[in-house]
Amino acid sequence: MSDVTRPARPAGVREVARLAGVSTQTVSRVINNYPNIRPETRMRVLEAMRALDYRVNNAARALGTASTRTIGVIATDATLYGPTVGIAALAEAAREAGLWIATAYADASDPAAIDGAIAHVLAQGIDGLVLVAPHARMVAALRERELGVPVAALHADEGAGAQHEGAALAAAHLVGLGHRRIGRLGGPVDWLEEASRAQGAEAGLHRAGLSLTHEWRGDWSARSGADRAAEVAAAVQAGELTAILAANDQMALGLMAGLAGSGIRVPNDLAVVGFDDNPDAAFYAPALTTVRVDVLGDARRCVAEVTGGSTGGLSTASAPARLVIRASSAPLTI
Amino acid sequence: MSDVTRPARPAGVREVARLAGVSTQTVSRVINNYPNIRPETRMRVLEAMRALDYRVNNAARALGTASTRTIGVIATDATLYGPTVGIAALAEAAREAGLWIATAYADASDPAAIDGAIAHVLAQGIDGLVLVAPHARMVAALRERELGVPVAALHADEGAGAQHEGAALAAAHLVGLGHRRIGRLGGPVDWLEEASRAQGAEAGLHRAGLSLTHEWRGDWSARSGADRAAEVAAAVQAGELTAILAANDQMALGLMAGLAGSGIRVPNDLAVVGFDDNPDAAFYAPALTTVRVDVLGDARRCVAEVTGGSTGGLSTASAPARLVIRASSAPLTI
DNA sequence: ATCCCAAGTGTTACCGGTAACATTCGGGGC
DNA sequence: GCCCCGAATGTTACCGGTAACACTTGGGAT
Repeated sequence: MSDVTRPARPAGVREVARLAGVSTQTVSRVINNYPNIRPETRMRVLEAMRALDYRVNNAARALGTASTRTIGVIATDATLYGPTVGIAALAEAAREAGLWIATAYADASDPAAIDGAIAHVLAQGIDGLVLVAPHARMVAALRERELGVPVAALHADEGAGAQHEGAALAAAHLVGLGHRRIGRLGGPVDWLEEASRAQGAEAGLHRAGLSLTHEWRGDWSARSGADRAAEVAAAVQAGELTAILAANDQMALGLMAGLAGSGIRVPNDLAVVGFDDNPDAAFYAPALTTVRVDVLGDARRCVAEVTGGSTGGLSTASAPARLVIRASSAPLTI
Repeated sequence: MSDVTRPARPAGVREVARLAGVSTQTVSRVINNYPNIRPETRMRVLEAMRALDYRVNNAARALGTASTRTIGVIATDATLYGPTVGIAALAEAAREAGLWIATAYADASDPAAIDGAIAHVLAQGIDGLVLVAPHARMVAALRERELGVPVAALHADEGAGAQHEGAALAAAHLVGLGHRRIGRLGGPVDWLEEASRAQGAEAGLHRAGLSLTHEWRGDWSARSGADRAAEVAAAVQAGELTAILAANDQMALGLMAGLAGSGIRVPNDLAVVGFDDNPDAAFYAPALTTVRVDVLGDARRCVAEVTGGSTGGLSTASAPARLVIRASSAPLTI
């Protein structure tokens, strides 16, 4: 009667157990690679699993074990290059540690969306939570609320770490080229990455007895860089500025595009240094000098942090930030 | 003894029910917004939930209902612009439909990783599966394997649809500018998007009685575009080529960067059109003429497709592809 | 007054794994 | 031969929601 192409609920441990002639517990042991299973029994179970196209049901497993081997990732603004790379790096770092990530996207400016995203990942029964590209406020708010899981933030090495170091490196590079009037095109003030990069830049200049002559602010987008071009051009023409540190490559791109119309030549009239080493940066015109940081290293550290430091032997040391010198930065021409 | 800051397992429906003086079923009804609950009862339950910081456990819910209101997303190559935007659009489309996405990243060239990713999202108890930026092979393989859930692919509108239409639009634009010797810089042949864009370009030219004079192939990256620059320059210098359609903006960027060294001027000697309308494209030098497609619309259609078309009244009609004309394309100069 | 019905609420079993504990069995030491 | 032990496997209850069904109640229709 009703057996017309039965929808056939997927097979569970019980079906597998029956087919293999063992108990469900034994099936469970095979699934989880427990010792003390006779090889022959293991084989029979594996065969039954294959025959029934068995797949574990994570929901059931999570219910029993209270662990999902998954870490939640909350990302704000998934269309920017930085966050995107961060998510990919976290996914890779998690994979290395035998974990998965559950990502929720939320507009950083919408508290309700953020709450929803957090509720969502928490409802998954995650073992830890990592924030990508977060606002300083957000991290604080989350750390304070007792969520019951460890919380970490990617690139949140305030005052030190790879981002800070990289920005200092970029500043030192410009100083080494003879520049003394150096400005900065920063990202949104409330982003942790911006804080690290800003502090790093200041620190790098400070070591040479300098400080920033100008500071502009963008929103990470190329457009926001272009929007500052007129002001930057004016400063250059006034002889007040010979080099600029952009907080990311895309703003540097926009800035250079905006400058092209105003007769300012990069790098002759203005040296430009970006940040991120976006894969496109080598093909900007001129090719952009920029800073590459070890995002994967940072991601590994975050994963280790939220999983209680059990890195399984994996090193969580980040490679040092590296300056990638291209055509957009040149020695000061008198 | 052992009550030193008890770890305190999170509260469940039972605790909430006890505190509110109702049954667990009533709590469940409140959680799921069922009708026929006295407002006062609802309030009591909500208050208890708040007091206990209650959070639903999706694992338990999924176990009972066999539905997670989550769709799985398998993404290959999460660092490219196209896939990234696709994932973000799917997340948004899912959100609109009251769903979430579970994303798994896998290297497209590693079958084991793909299998793992699929197993992972299936283990989550997803209601549907969407592939982003997939190879044609992969979609076929997945459709054929009976996974028990509907499968869709973003941008898989082979032979028609927005991608096809957009590419045709770009071709028509070049033809309209007087170009007759038009080449193409394509993406990897086995990508569905490449197929759509390639077919669209051919179709657009065909309508004018033309066909491609050259076809180069890249891997979507700017570098791969730059790597073809020498050959493209030779074709231009030989008078065999006056315009080129790039399969994405980043390859167009690389191509233009590579051409800069060989004395070919864009758009005077060669008109270049990209695809995607990457937010950076307006700031390339020269600003890139490109095609914008409604990725969100496509994402909505995928979500509707895998959830049985129940769009909840949301239209799944995509906005038509749009040509964005900038400085990289100019009329043919005799 | 009686019946009926819908609104509002409670009871019970179950989803599919797994932890904890129980059990069987074969062999080595005495 | 007896005891003990570890290897291999089975039994049972439970994780936290929810579907299915049962049950009260109060008021309107008759």
